[in-house]
Amino acid sequence: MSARIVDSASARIRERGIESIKVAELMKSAGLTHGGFYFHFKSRTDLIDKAFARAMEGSVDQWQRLAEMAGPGERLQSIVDYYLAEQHRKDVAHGCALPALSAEVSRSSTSIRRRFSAGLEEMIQVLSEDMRGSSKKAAQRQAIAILSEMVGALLLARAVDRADFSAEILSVAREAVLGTTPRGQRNSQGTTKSAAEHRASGCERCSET
Amino acid sequence: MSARIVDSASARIRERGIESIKVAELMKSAGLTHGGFYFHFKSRTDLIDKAFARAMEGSVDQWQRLAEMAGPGERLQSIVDYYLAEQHRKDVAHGCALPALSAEVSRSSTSIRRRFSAGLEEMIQVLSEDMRGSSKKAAQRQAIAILSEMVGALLLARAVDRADFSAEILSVAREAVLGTTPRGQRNSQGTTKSAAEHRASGCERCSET
DNA sequence: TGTACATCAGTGAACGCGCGTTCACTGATGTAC
DNA sequence: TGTACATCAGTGAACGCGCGTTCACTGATGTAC
Repeated sequence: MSARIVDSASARIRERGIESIKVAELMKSAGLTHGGFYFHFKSRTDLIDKAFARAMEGSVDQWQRLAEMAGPGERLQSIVDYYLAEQHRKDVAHGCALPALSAEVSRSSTSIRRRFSAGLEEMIQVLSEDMRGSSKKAAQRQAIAILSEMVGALLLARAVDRADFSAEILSVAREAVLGTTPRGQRNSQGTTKSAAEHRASGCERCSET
Repeated sequence: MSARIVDSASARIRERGIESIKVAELMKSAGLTHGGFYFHFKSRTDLIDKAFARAMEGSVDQWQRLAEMAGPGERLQSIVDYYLAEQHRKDVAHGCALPALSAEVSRSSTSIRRRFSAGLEEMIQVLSEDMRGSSKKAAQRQAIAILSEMVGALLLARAVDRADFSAEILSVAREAVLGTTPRGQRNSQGTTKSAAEHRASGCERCSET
């Protein structure tokens, strides 16, 4: 039960921000009354720490799963396909913690910032294992550049108020990260485009909320 | 006086988030009592809209000033020197609204999202005028890629808990955006490095809060 | 197999505090005549 | 030049509500003997 509350809170903070956590509301959504909250957690801050940790864990795990599923040399492609997709843009609650929470992290407790940094370093590590750079350091730097591009693009794509603008930002970032890829001529799987991928590629005629 | 309150609020939301605005506290910091607030603004939300608008205006203006000060062909360099610097990383309150507020914008009112999008488009426009791309569209796409990289890098550099890690992220992003620039061999002005630039370039021996 | 007691996982009322908003009031400055 | 009145730019007390936290109490399940 305690794990269920943490899971629910970890989705909530990504979707609505760390300060959006309300004890009573959270307990109600778990089918409980608020009084019992303090049986599971020391305080609201204690829960927030755990929820944040879970959100970072989930993001790193997802990242590692994608890397492992793809063979070496295809990790970047696999991660980018997930990361810079309309699906991920829309599902903030279950998506990567980096674009959703970084700004708040920079004003949070040292325990949260420490956890954030550790998770970020793991992601860089996973990505850099796929880079053919002259040295390990060079590979890491390449990974940092790619990660920054992806985080920035997803962040902006989510904030913007028009779906075609969002799609264009994601499309540009995919191109920038994977190398020059003329739009509408290839896709990641070598298969036909799905409707979602079509929209994601920035077709101006298709505009939605 | 009303303008002073908006300025102060626009710095505050960048530094501590939109929801950090407290009517009484804000008025006190302007040397007034909270009762008079409603003489200047319809409501707290009204002030927030105006403070956000000011923050976006300020960011776009700064961007344009840097572009105009530099000659054509040197705009990118000029903007990057400002954007990806330790100074900008630290001074969130007077810095670009994009990394500070994008995550919150994505859950804000349509009026705020509209203003955000308009400002973002202006920035892309200014940057794209300096790109030598085959077409206007290509130049814009290049500008979007560069902006995403810069926003993502600054965001991560601020969230991380070690100064040397921050510096490395900024250094990597500068390199990625300006083309391959071996560290410690050149700087933007062709002059000797300042202490700030030295730190910014990621020297592991210099670590600070 | 039954009895007594402890622990677990809650319930729901109450408390206190922060904060947005309202409101009656005030002193200074402008305007009409 | 003086008088009356309106408007501006506030003050500070009070109200109401949301929300984190506390607390006395409860029923179910486990354990000792």
